[in-house]
Amino acid sequence: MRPSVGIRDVAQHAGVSNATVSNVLNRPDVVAPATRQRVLAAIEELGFVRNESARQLRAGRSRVLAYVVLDAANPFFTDVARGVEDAAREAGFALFLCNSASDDGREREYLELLHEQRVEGILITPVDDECAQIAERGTPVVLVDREALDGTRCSVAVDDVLGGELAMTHLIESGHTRIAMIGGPLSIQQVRDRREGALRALANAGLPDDALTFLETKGLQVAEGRGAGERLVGLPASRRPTAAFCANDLLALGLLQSMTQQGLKVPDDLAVVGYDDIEYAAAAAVPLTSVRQPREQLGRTAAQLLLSENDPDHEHRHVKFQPELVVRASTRTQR
Amino acid sequence: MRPSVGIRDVAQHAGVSNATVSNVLNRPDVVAPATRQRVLAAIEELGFVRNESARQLRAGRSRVLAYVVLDAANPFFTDVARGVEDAAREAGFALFLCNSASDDGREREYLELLHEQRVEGILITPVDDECAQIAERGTPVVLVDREALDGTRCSVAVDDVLGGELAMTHLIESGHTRIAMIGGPLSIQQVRDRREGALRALANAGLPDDALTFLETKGLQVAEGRGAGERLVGLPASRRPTAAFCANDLLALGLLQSMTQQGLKVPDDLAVVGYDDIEYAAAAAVPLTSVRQPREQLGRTAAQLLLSENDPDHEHRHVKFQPELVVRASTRTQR
DNA sequence: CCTCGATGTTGAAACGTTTTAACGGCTGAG
DNA sequence: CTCAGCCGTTAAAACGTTTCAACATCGAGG
Repeated sequence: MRPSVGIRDVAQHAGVSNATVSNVLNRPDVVAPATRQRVLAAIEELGFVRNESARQLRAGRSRVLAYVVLDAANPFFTDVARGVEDAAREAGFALFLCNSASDDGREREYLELLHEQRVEGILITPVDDECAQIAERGTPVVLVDREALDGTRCSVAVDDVLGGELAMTHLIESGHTRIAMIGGPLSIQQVRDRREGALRALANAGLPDDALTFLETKGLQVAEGRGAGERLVGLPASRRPTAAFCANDLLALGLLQSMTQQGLKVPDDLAVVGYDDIEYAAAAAVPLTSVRQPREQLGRTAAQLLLSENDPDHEHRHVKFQPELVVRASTRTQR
Repeated sequence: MRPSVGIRDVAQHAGVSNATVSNVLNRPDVVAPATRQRVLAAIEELGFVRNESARQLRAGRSRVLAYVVLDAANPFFTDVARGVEDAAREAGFALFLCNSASDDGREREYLELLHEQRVEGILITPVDDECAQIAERGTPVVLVDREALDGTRCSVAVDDVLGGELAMTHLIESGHTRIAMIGGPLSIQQVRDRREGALRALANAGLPDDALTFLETKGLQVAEGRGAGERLVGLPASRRPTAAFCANDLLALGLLQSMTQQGLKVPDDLAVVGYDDIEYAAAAAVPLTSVRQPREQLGRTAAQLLLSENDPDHEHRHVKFQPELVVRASTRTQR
C-alpha cells in the first residue's frame, strides 16, 4: 500500500480531471450530482485519503491549532484542554497538545516547531509572565489562564482576586478570625492575586491585616502542602490559625493529609479551603471546599477567540470569568 | 510579515542556489564551511523558518508521531504520555496528543485525521479490545497498555495477572482471609487479568476460591468506589471482608472516602490496596498501598518501538513489563 | 599536457494538492 | 440560424521544499 493513491488516480478511475475531484472534496455543490457520485465511488473504491501536507502547502491554511499547556499532569489543565479540544473539533480543526512542563526551554522549542508546522493559531499558558518570547511571527496567539498585559493579543482568564475574596469571606463568615493562607512562590501572578483578594475580604469585614498569616511555599505541589501543615501545627496554640486558605487544591490535599497524620480533625481543628476544584478535591477523605473555575469554558472560549482572530474586524479582547465557591465538608462545622 | 520568506529568498540573499540552502539545513557537512556561514547568516537575518508542509510533501516523511490516549483526565495516562513525549523529543519528533475519551467515534475520527496528516506512526490505547478498526493503511501502529492478540503489530503492556497476584499475596501475608476485589466492568481485559492474578495468589496460599468476594462496578471512577464501599459495609459483620483489592486507584480513593464517612478506620477495619500508584495515591488521607506500573517507561518504550518500525529488519514485538507493589499506610497495621 | 577523482555547487524535476481562467456544449431569446 | 449566457469541467500554474544528475573547479598523478 506504500504507493499511496492520490487525487490523480481517483480522477483517472472516475474518468474526470483532478480538478473535478478536488471540487467534489471542497465544493461539492459546484459539481453535477452524477459526476459527484462517480467520484465518491472511486474515492471509496481506491481508499483515497487526502494528503494534508499538499493541501496545506497550496492552500496556505492548515486546520490545526495548538495548545501549549503548562503542566499536563495537573488535572486543572487537562480539563481546560478538554474544552479547547471540543471547540476545535466543532470548528473542524485538529489540536496539537504540547506540554511545556513549566520549562521555558521546552516551551521555546515547541513554539519553534509549531511555527514550522504553520499551525493556524496557538493557545498558551506561558511559563514566564514576561512571555515576550512568544514570537509574534504572524501566527495568532491567545493567552490562557493569564492576562495579556498589553493589547497585542487576546487572553482568557479567571478573576483570581475575586476568587481569593470569595474563599476568605466564606471563612470569615464561618466565624474564623485567625486564618492562614498557604501558597507560593509569590513570583506567580495568580498567587499574588488570590492573596490580594483575601486581604480585601479582610478589609471588608473590618478585620486587621494581621488576622491573615501568609505561609509561603516553594511550589504548588502536594508535598509542599504537607510541609506547610507541619509548620502550621508547630505554631503555639494561641496563635495557631483555625482555618487555612490554600492557593491550590494540591496544596490543600497535602495539608489535609498532614492534619490527619497529626491527629487533627478537619474542619473542627482546622477548616480548609482549596482552589481549582479538581476532581480529587471532592473525592478527598474530607471533601474539600474549593473555588471552582470554569475550566472547560476557559478552554472553549480561548479556542473560539483564537479562531475569530483572522476575521477582518477582529479586536483583541481580554475575557475574564468569575470563579465560584463550592462549599463541602472541609469547612462545614459538624454538629 | 505575511509574505513569508522561503528557502528561495535565503538563497538569493546569500548568493547561492536554493539547493545549497537545503543542503545547509539537511546535510551541513556536505557544504563548504564558508558558504555554510553565509547561508546561516542569511537565515538568521531574514528570520527564515522552514515550511514543514512542503518538506514533508517532497520528502514523504513527517517527523510527527501521534498518541491516541484513552482518557486524558486519568493521571496514569498523562504519565505514560510524558514518557512518549520524551522519547519522541529525543528522536527529533513532534507529538500529536489526541484524547479519544473512551469514545470509539472520536477514536475513529482521530485516526482518519492522523492518516490525512501522514504522521509517521501512531501509538494508541484503543477503546475497544477488538481494535480491528485501526486501519492498517501503511502507517505503523503500536498498542500501549494493551496486548496485541495477533502478530500484526507491536505492543507494550504490563503484566496484570502478576500485578493482581502481588496485591493479593500481600494481603494474604498480612493475615487476611476474607478479601474483596472491587472493579469492573468485567468486559475490560485488565480487570479480568487482575482478578485472575488474585485467584492465583489464593491458590498459591492454599486458600479456597470463596475467600475472595468479587464486587463488580460499572466503571473505574471515584464514585464507583464510594458505592462499593457502601455495599461492603452493608454486609453482615461475620461475612464482611477485612481487606479490599481495587482494580484501580480511583476506586480505592472512593472506597477510602466511603470508609472515613462511615466511621471505619483504614487499615484497622479494612485494609485497602489500589492499582496504578498515581500521585494522588500517596497523597490520600491514608496513603495508599498500590501496584505501581512503570508508566513513563511504558510510554518511552512504546515510542521507541514505533520509531524502529521502519527499520528493514524490524520484527513485531510484545513487550511486557513487571509491576511492583508499593506498601503504604493503607495496609500497614498500626500499633 | 591530459586525465582523473574529489569536492562544492547548481538547475530542474518532482511531491499532491488548490485555484484560476478558459473551454465546450447546451438553452433560450432574438 | 445566431449569439449571449450559463453550467460543468478541465489544463495548467502555482505552493516551498528535497533530491539527483550534472556541472565547474582544482590539485595530483601519469
